Amino acid sequence: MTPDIFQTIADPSRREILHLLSRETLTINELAENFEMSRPAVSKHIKILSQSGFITIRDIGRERYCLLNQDGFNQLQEWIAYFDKFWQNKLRKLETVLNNKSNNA
Amino acid sequence: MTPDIFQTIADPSRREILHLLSRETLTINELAENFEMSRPAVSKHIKILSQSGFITIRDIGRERYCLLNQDGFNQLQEWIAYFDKFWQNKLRKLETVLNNKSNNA
DNA sequence: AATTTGAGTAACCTAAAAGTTACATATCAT
DNA sequence: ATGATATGTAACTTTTAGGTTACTCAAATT
Repeated sequence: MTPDIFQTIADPSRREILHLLSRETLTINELAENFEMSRPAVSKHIKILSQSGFITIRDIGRERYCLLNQDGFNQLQEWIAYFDKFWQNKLRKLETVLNNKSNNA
Repeated sequence: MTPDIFQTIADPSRREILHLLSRETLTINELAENFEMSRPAVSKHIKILSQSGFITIRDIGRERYCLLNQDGFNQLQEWIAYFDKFWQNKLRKLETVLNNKSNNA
């Protein structure tokens, strides 16, 4: 079952992984060096990030290179876009009110 | 301790609450009517949403009206903006490569 | 003043998430 | 072939998140 994107980025370690991968492509072991936790724990996080579309894995020999995948971020953007409309609409309504005020003055 | 915004939106019920509030302002009890869970459970979610800046509460008598607050959404936008830069940068680099190719042709 | 209503809190329970260790597997180097 | 390295998986433990019920308090209603 593919994990939900909100759940995926709720974990600080996973967000840190994304941050590290924004600087450079890294293997699982290289990633693990940046954390206190064990390598299998990192491995699990990678799986979740991969399944929910935040990273892509490129196998080269016995190594797995992790790189950012835009899909996950786009899904998140879509969610926020809905609420962006809400705020824009609110602003528009406010402007209408202000316009009516000046018209009636 | 104020909860982190990612943790806050990780819960489906809380996202549903935000969705409901994008349509109309509701009191805690009115919100609770939309869910299977008990009112105290909803009350807890409201507290978390409020503390992390996704909603604002306006007390009127014994009722508490919940409305969306842009702060939480903005924080989320900021996080995504960092990675947006990553993708834009990647695109820019790709363009540079393509330009060099045509120059050398 | 007594009752009802809206809501917060405390104590507790349960389920799920995140971590661990131990083991398995495949690739690389010698 | 043998040993070392990179990684995945399984079984287990611990922590934490989300839910419940019971209780309290304050505002509205009668």
